[in-house]
Amino acid sequence: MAQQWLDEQQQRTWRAWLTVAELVPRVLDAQLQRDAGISHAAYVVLAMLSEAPGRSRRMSDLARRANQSQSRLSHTVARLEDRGLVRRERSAEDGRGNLAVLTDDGWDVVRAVAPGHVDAVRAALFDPLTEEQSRALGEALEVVVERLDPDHSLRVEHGADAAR
Amino acid sequence: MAQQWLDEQQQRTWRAWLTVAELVPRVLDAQLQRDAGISHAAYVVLAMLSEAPGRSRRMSDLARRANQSQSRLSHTVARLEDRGLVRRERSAEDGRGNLAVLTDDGWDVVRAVAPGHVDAVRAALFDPLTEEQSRALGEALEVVVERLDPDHSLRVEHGADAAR
DNA sequence: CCCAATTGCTTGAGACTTCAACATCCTGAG
DNA sequence: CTCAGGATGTTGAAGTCTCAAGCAATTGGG
Repeated sequence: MAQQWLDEQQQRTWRAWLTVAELVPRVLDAQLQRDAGISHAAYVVLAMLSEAPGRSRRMSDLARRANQSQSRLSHTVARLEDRGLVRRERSAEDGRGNLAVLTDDGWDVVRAVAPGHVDAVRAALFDPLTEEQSRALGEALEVVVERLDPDHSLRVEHGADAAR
Repeated sequence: MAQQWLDEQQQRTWRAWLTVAELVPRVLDAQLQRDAGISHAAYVVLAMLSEAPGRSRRMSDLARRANQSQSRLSHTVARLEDRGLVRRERSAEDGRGNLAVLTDDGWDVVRAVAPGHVDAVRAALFDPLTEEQSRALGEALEVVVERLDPDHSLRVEHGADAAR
């Protein structure tokens, strides 16, 4: 509860945060939509798969890494599956589990669009910053992540059902 | 287009950004939804109106300040109007213009929910940071804003139709 | 004065996200 | 072995955002 309001400096930071948090996704979505017809959330999923062993991951693992709820990921993957970029397989070890697998078409899309995406990220976020500012930004963000998600579990749903 | 990839430090910063950009809105939306049944985007609109002279602003002005496209703001205000928190008036000087006006009910909602919202913002973003980190974060974000939106006009639609 | 271009805003459709309910499979206590 | 409870995913509906199209008012060049 502490003090009631933000101080002057915090207010400026907060407004800048709101603006950047609104603008950056817009810029990236626009680039990805134009170049590959996919959303940023979908791109992150494809990118995570492209880095994974066997180009595949369990849905829950993928959801955690892509910062998406399981439900959202399920829909996202369903759309990617419709477009033939991803395929789903039931897990062998655990019959509940589902594996998302990047198809060859999906791989091609990632390869084709990644460089432009990286350029867009750099242009939007890193180019304006000095080395020192970039480092400081990273440090601050990592501290915040640590607070918001202490055990790096990002359990989005079913999470902490204490009060009820 | 310069180097192809992000360096090690930039990658970490970028991943932290993605996580924070996903988690912070989730936390704030949850708090506002619970306490007032409104989204964060809607809260920002109400807050902007509550600070405005006459508790009212032109739609386009409001859209700019709330970092929303005109279309999105139009939908947002329509929903707020349905709930009786905002009222719309045609502008006197410019017959095209529309004025969004905060109603008494809307004012009450802002008053009631603002303290808890500020607490949530502080808890999520500022509490984990030292004074110095907070200042550095603000500086970095402001530099990025300056790049993304040089003339502070945030013209979201009709924007820069050079390439076509 | 006149109308074509521009500005301000709204609308509807489609894409995406959230939320709650559900189905399925696994695990472990008895 | 059995079944209750937990874990993993999916689904459908409702809410929200984006995009393109459209309407109404204003402006400026002829």
